[in-house]
Amino acid sequence: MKLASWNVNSLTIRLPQVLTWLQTQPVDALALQELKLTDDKFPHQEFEALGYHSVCFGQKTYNGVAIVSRSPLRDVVRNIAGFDDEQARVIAGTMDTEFGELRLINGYFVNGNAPATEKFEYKMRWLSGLHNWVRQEISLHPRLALVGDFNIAPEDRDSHDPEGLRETIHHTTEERDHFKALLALGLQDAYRCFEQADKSFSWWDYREMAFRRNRGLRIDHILVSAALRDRLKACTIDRAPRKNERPSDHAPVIAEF
DNA sequence: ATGACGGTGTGGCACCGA
Repeated sequence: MKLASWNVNSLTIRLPQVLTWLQTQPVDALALQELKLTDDKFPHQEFEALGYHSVCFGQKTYNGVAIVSRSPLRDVVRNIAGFDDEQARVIAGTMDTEFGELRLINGYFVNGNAPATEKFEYKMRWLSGLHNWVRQEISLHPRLALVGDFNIAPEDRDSHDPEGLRETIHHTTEERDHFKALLALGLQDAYRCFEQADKSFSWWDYREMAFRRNRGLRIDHILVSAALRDRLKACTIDRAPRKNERPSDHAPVIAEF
């Protein structure tokens, strides 16, 4: 069973790439972020033609998340329960797998702009709200995965320039403490459950040939509960779509169980 | 370096992302 997460930076622009990718990487579930479209524009039929169900939580221009899956999702929740949010950033659902029910939470975490800004404060509140809700979700669903664009580089090795970018956005102690707090709920960073190459990243700036120079960040993550960790066989980042013409700035992360 | 690139919505640019 394969599960993937991909920030596509506009599904309108990226749909052909996503469909092509699904045919070469036929994952069982794909969590998408930054759709930048409203629910009425979501291409359910195109995914259905490839044998996928889909649930969407979109909004105009910014944000927007969806889950595309081989088996239909039930108990779908949009946004964080108990946290009032104007922005469409979370969609969760339960799916059947060969090893039983899996609760999948897909998030497009707040960017936060820069420390000591209003957006950063929103990011901190959002992360606290997520933490409180995920704690409840884990108690209800032993097999749980929290995936998405976290907009946090958890450790120095997850950044191309940890010294130069110290305490800047994605690298602050506050953000990393929030990430650790999520792990403390009983989740593990699937990517770090395996030996990985140095300078493994999931996002590269469009500017200054950052991808070619591998100046990136690892900010897209798949966190798994203990029961799922027992089933986890591999976790990889697929850099191939970042080499496409007009790519997303993010690459998909894939976990195999 | 108030930069760069790319998407959206709008409108001849501004805003946002990371």
